[in-house]
Amino acid sequence: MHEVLKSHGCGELRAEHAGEQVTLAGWVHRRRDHGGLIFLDLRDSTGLVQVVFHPEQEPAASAVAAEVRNEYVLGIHGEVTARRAGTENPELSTGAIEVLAASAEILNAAETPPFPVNQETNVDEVTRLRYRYLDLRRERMAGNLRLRHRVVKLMRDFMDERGFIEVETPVLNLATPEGARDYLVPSRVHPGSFYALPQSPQQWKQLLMVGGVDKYFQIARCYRDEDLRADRQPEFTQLDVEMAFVEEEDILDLTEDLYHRLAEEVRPEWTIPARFPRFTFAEVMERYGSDKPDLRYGLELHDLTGLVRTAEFRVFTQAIEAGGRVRGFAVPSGADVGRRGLDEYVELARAAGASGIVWFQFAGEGPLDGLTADEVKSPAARFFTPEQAAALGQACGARRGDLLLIAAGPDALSSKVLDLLRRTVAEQRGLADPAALSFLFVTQFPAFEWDADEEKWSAVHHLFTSPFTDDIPLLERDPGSVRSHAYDIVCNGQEIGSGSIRIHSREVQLAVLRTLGLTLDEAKLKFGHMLEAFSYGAPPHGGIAPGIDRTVALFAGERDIREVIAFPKTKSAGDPMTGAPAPVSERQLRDVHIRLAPDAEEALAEQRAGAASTE
RNA sequence: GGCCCCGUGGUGUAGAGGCCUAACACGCCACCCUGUCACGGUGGAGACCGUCGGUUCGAAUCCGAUCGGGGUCGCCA
Repeated sequence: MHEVLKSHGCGELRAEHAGEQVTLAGWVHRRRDHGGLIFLDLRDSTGLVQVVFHPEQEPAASAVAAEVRNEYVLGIHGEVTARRAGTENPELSTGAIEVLAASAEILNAAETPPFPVNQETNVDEVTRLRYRYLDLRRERMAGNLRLRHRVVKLMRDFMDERGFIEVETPVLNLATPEGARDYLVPSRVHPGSFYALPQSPQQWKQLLMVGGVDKYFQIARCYRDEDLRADRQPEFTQLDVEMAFVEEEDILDLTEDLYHRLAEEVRPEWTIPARFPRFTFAEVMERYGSDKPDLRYGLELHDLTGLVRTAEFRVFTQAIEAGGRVRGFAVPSGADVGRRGLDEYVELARAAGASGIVWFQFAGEGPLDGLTADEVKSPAARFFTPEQAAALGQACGARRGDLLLIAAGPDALSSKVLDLLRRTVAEQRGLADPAALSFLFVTQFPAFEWDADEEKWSAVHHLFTSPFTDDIPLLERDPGSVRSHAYDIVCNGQEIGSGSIRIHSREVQLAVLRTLGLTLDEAKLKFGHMLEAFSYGAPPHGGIAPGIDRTVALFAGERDIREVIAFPKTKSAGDPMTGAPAPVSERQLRDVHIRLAPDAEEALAEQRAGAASTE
């Protein structure tokens, strides 16, 4: 015999339901016992509703309510009534009504939860992860999961409307030599051989293009065995997109349309650029020192090399003689930063590898004209006349009352340092509007970068990325200056996704592989299937892969993608709830032809000893 | 892998060598309270301060190691 457990969602009830008999079920959010009269807030996925128990009218139900504790699972039956005048709760969507309980049944008792489920207090993240199922009941996570669902649904709908079809690709793959470290899966059937989990479905989607699926997408799980960050998990999800017969602009336009749609539907009250600005890699590096600049604030970088070339200041002149430049930016109203704050900036720069930074503070207010010596504060003040100092400030757009931060050295270093300072200053001063989505595209990434450790060229994006046609002759002579049709979508200082136009010619692909130091034989061994596929009529194609975790975090206003993932892992890639990863039995190892190395055995022995001593 | 930060009752914090046989709030337990909605009142239980070792007459407080967590750089085609 099956009774109906629910006729409505708790959060769905409104004044119009008054008079209806309803059956509700959910968790006890909070209980208020007035010594007879009991109020319960009952919670399910739809929200909260207040249930009232009158001991005189329904003694049996009231007895159940008296017994109940927070997080008990409770079913009730009763009548929806308008609240008596003056007791409505405008804070609650169901606050105009309440349910008079006629009967109640404890569907399941619950232990006192290890942290409050009914309030948004800060709880240690490990504890939250250990009891993630409880954390998911809380407002923040419940809301984030729903938002994530909406975003993913909108993505699917959007792609479908544009004629894309979703195709699944294998999770067990051939390991690839380039790129991130693979997660490996040993083969039982093929002793000594391994599958690799996909870092992305890159090769599959290109093969789909050759296969005539000219508009493909997939909500794809990707795996990379690298160190984690707030915006990096060992497994993450991408909206993987690829299309044939397109050029770079087509992909960028599509991506821009998608994000406009998402923002419109999910965060209509936030600001988003009507057109996403497009910068070349060289341009953003020059203006922001970063390939993923946060455009919600200014603090743009300026080249001061010409102004300081003749100064007596060795720190600058030596850097210039060594082929470097002097660059800096102005912090509006930064003259208020005290000695400690300035020292902190210098420390940051040192930690980033620079020998330091030079700062100038300008006293007063208004333009810098007629600056006097005692209005300039700087450790390098004696090397510059007030006029020279003012010129530096003006070059950065500074006024009196501002601070100037200047770094000297090779571009790579000064970019890194100034980017770090720019982000730090913006963070400290709250310059970024939390209700703004400052999207932009970065294009024309270099195709290759020199890997000093391996002493070889490596692909900046990946080795299927199409070089600029004009730059193909440079593949042999000067790989470092080859531009590629690779692009990123960036928002609020984060790389949201990247993509490229791919190589569809076997010859160009072979040339790129050569640049990367792969012989024809090696290339055939590792990418033979790709080269072969390209020889059967590969269409011109390209794609992009926006990160879904980062996208949802952005729309959720979360800075950590763990907050938008139901069951994320810790920084050490572990799961505090299940205990994964964990040792497996000898038998399981034997099945897959694996024997542990001495250091692994040692680590396990120590782990066991540690576990024993704490018991 | 480098550097930095954190680790005190169930939760969040206070405590910065003896005043701590550890304090506060929430939670929990009991009793009281019939219109609350972070209900209210009274009383109570609950941590030896992540772990190990050291300094000291004396350590939650200092030092070292270790474990766990986080941030950041490297790394992340």
